[in-house]
Amino acid sequence: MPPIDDPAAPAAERAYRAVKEDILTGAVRGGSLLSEVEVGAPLGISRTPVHEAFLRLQAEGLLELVPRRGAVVVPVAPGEARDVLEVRRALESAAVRRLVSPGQDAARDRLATAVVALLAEQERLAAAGDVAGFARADTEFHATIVEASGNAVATGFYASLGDRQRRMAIGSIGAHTEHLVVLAEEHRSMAAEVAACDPDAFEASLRGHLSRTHAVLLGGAW
Amino acid sequence: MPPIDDPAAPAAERAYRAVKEDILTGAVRGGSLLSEVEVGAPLGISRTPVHEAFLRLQAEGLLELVPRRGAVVVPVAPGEARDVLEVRRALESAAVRRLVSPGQDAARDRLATAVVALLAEQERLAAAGDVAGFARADTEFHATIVEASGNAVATGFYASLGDRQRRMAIGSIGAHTEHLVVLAEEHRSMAAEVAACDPDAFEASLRGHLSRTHAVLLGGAW
DNA sequence: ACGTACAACCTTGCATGCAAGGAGTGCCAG
DNA sequence: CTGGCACTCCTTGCATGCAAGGTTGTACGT
Repeated sequence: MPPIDDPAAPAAERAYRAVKEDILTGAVRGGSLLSEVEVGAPLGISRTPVHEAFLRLQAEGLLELVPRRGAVVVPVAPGEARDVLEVRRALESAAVRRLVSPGQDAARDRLATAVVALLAEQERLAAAGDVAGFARADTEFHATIVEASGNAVATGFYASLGDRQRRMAIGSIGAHTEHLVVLAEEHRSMAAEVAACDPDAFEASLRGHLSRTHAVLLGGAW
Repeated sequence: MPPIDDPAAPAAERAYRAVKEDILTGAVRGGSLLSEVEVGAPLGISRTPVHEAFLRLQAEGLLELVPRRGAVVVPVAPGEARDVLEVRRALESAAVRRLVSPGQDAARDRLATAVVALLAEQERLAAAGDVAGFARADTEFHATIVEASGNAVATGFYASLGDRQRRMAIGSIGAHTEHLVVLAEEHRSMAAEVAACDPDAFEASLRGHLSRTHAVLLGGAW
């Protein structure tokens, strides 16, 4: 996670991070119309780097640039949560299937080592009822699995999904803290299933786990 | 597929398409260093829109901008073909699993209607031995399945995979034309498996089919 | 009162100017 | 002949100027 406000970063990068942060945290609503000068002025940068930032965000699907009007923040689509969850499940299952394939013992070992610290951290956050912190740790846990598979394409896609999901979680933080420990336990189980080379069990666990994570962190029904 | 040379398109868009085309077709090699003026001059546009095009291509993973040096065309990574195939399989399987889920009859019907023309076209191209044309039709066939699922996130990712795959196919066009009819037959089988709501059969077919497609269109071993 | 036309403003798209930072080259000393 | 150094050129990063297009508000006519 890059620092949001890094004075040493180039102006275009600062504009990109600032606008993205505003969109992901919900500081600007879907449908809002952003102007380049309006964004650049508070940052003390001119229109050019802001324009470049808008282009990057358009490529990520967060903005839509309408010529000579401005940039509209694309609203989260109605079924987007389902879409994201479905793709997450597909990518993560595929990652585990590669991890349990022959010759991936080293990658599996590295993953097993990495998750030890992550699981401990999660259980701490769950016990403390830190929903926002747990959400971050949850994202990191799942991303670590995909990264461990060594599939660079999948890893890149998965990072983009994390952004989208973060955006969907707006306003639903703070509820159901009592369920966090359950999610943490499920993480531990799934890590064990990877270590045991049981992709079917992992996929079955993942299916329910993602639904429950969605319910707790994104405000759906348990 | 947008027209590559559209004089009415804005300069930034023209630069984007031109450079992307050059990268995807292999006109510029991986590792090449592109300069903004060098790209803009033949198109009669200045550095600014070219710079914007570079940023978009960097977001897509096709370029890497190194400050005050230029833009290097990122070479295709060693295991990229495998990575792309794996993600394609994951996304496409997930799409079919949604398509066969309850309440998706209308989407399945639309897909069935759409593939009729695609299959006929493919068989024509296969018979004619038009490898490049078949490659396009193949991409469209698979993309149509993902689109039919209605998962916008997956559809976007899948389009990006098509670009990457197109790039990997450089230089391998023209071989094994006799196998095209087999690939076309497999498409027909897989379409039938979707219509029959048999996702397991589809996934099994897809696994072998993608490997064979890779072999024929991308120059791997059959 | 309502519809229409005009005009002013605000927006981006692009070109250009300026400055900063490396990389490569040529020269000089040993 | 070789190693080190300074210089020059080429590159991008960003600001700004200008023009084109769209939207909105207003005033006028009916």
